[in-house]
Amino acid sequence: MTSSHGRGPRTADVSSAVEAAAEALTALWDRTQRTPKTRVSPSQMQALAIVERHGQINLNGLAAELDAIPSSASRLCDRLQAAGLLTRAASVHNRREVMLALTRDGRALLAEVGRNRRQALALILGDMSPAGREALLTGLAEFNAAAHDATSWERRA
Amino acid sequence: MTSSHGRGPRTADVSSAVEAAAEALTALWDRTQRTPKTRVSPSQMQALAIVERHGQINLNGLAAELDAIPSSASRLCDRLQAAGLLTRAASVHNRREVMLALTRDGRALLAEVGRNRRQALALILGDMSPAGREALLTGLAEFNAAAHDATSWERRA
DNA sequence: TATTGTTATACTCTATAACTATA
DNA sequence: TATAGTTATAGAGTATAACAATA
Repeated sequence: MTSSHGRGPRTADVSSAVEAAAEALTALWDRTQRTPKTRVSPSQMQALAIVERHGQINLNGLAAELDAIPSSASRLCDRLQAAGLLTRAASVHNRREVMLALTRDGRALLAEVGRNRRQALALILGDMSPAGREALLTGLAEFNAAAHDATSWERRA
Repeated sequence: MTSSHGRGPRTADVSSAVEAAAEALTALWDRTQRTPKTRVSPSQMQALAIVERHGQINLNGLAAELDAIPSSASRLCDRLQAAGLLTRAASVHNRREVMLALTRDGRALLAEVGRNRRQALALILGDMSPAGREALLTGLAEFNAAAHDATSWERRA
């Protein structure tokens, strides 16, 4: 038992555990994102994921989500389009806007990466005890909520 | 209480929590790494961190740790050296080898980023309940151990 | 000859600035 | 004129291939 006389474990200990987890997760994400079939960069994968999440999104919207400027997003789309993973089409309502959509290959790629990621994660979680998984779920639920609050607080400032 | 009749929470639920945490951590890492003073890229920060961790390391060693090829590492070092964050010096024992070391500025930059990161993390952890922190520490300890095992298993394969 | 780095070249990512087309 | 994108240009990250220096 740690020193939990009312205030729980030392922040430094939890902090170290989170930093170690961050390192492991980064490695896992990188690894599972690198598919041998289609070679797409992390930026390209992120862009595809954003387009999938939004369904219909224009180029400026994508740039905002990427935290990049439109010209960078445009170049990314050039390559994704050339790779056959994404399409550009003028909006019917406003011919200035370019609506982005995934191709069948784009959707398949995202699905494959997601599958790899969940599999790799399941392998790790499967090596944990039921009590460990329970603790992880409980702890992460609170952590995610707190991280979300801290982030939205920063957005306001 | 979740459905823990002996086998703990559903893997999918834990998996989702881990994925959400990974997203939050990535955002936090990116944000705290971007210092307004010296503008260094994520790759450069990673290289500096590796050099600090190893104390004395040559260029091929750095490349291996970066999971990159020597020429890429050499180019990275060009820029870190130009920025005054790192020094190159021929090894006294083997004049082929180039030993890398951080400058005072390089060490200061790493320290600042680490400080920012721990502060941001402390803010989140401070918003959690003592029980939540306890659960997080317990869960992550097992998770990190399992992730470590899975990784070393892959290295063997 | 093998090892350690660097340089030449090329492609992606990103940004700034200038430009086109639409509203 | 304001907005949505694209293109020109440039610097950084990365890889392959060719090269130099040392062992």
